[in-house]
Amino acid sequence: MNLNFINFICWKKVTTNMTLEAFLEKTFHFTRFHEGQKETIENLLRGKSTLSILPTGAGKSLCYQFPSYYQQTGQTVIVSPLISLMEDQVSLLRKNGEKSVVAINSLLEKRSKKYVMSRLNHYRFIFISPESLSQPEILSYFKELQIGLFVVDEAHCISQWGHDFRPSYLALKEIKAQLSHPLTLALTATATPEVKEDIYHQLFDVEEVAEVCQSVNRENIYYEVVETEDKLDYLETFLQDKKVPGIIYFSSKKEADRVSDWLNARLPYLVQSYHADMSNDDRIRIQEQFIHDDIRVLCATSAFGMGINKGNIRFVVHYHVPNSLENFVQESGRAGRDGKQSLSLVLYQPGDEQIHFFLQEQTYQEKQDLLFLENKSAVDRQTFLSAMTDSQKKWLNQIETSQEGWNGYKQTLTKKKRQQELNIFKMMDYCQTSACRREMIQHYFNEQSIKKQTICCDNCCHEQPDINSEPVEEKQQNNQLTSQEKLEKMFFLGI
DNA sequence: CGAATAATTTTTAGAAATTATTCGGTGCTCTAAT
Repeated sequence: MNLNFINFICWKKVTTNMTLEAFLEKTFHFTRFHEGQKETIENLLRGKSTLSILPTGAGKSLCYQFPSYYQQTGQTVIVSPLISLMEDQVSLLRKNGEKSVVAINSLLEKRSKKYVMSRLNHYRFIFISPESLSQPEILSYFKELQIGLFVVDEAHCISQWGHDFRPSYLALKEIKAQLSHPLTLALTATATPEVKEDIYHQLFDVEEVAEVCQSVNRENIYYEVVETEDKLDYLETFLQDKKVPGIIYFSSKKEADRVSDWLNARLPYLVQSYHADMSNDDRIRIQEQFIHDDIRVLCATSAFGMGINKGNIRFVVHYHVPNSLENFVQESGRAGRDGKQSLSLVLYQPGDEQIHFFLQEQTYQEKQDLLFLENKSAVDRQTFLSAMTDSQKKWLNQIETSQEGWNGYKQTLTKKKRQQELNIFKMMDYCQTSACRREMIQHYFNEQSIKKQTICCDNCCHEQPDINSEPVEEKQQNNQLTSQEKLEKMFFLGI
């Protein structure tokens, strides 16, 4: 018996007469929309694919949840870059009473996966990674669905990761075509003109697109750059009197560990490092303790941050410069989500940017080396497989399954290299400029700077704002610990 | 490319100075051996 047939849900267009606001109140219990939400939703309801650039914390998930309930035209597929993000969204939706939600990823056991796939048309919201969705077998199930909305969350990943780190992001174009070009929503917090171009090219090739764009300006963040010989010393002084949570970003895992240990031995509160070498369990635990103010300061690499929902992060320090202004804005923007005065500090030493040139050159070489296989037959390529790096295998696979093939690969190869170099130079400009840093960020994102702020950046006013006014509740046991007690405490927390 | 560490030499019997070496970011998924 075909169970699929019996359980098939008919996604018939049901439009309510209610105003959007009334529906928002009734279904989501919010009294008003955040900026950008309504516009995005209106576009989607009109059947127009949309790129929405909304600042973090502006409620991006409402943008795809709302249309699903308001106008039931089909299922919603959400492409998400991280398993942890998917799981967060799923549990949030379940908490709000939505039962037909699922995340398809490697956490799903083989048997449950089989079950889920067999009744895929039951789910209102389906979360999936680009890697899973690229698999022909999985995609074939999605072809049978009635997709009302295709969402790409954190869409800047297309531009940032698609070309080297996670080539599956480049497959989304083909995937959309195979799903008969569903209505699409791309969501991100930051997008430079170049990133937008990438998103348009990889996601919106054939359709008309609306754009909803909110300012990148974060009025409550003070921007500062300090050039110092002794970063550790400066950092210690800076942190000494801070009674508020913060993140320190590093461009190497070892450094993050080293400085974390060093600070822990000197500061009267818990500091912890966070990077990709840690087990998943540790990462989840540390994240939770940070969110609950058990750990006050995190020493992290770029692995930390995406999807983090903590309002009271008061400062973000960059111990090393990031590799682009865009990443800098993403990372520093994690400060002050609650709207209260916060601070971004970059500790810059000329030469710090070299690691990024190095890493960039390394991946470029690896990509360049792959061109050797361009004119080889498929059989010949197999013989070289063992000599290839994992990345190269992925790139080759992407080339072979994409319409654009080698030509597309070659075209973007040098273009991307040039772009990334410019990104690093732009970041150096930010560090070295004597003009307003806030204005520079806005211009970089193609925005007009609106008005001068009283609390702006170190080039506009020299007074560091007070970010200490709302100290986190002193946890008795964390206050003034000896290093021995600290070790015990950390052991207790399972770090 | 450059910072941190390891290894060697220099200087004088443990330690300082010089030179050589190593390492460097982001995540998904699947598979095979315990």
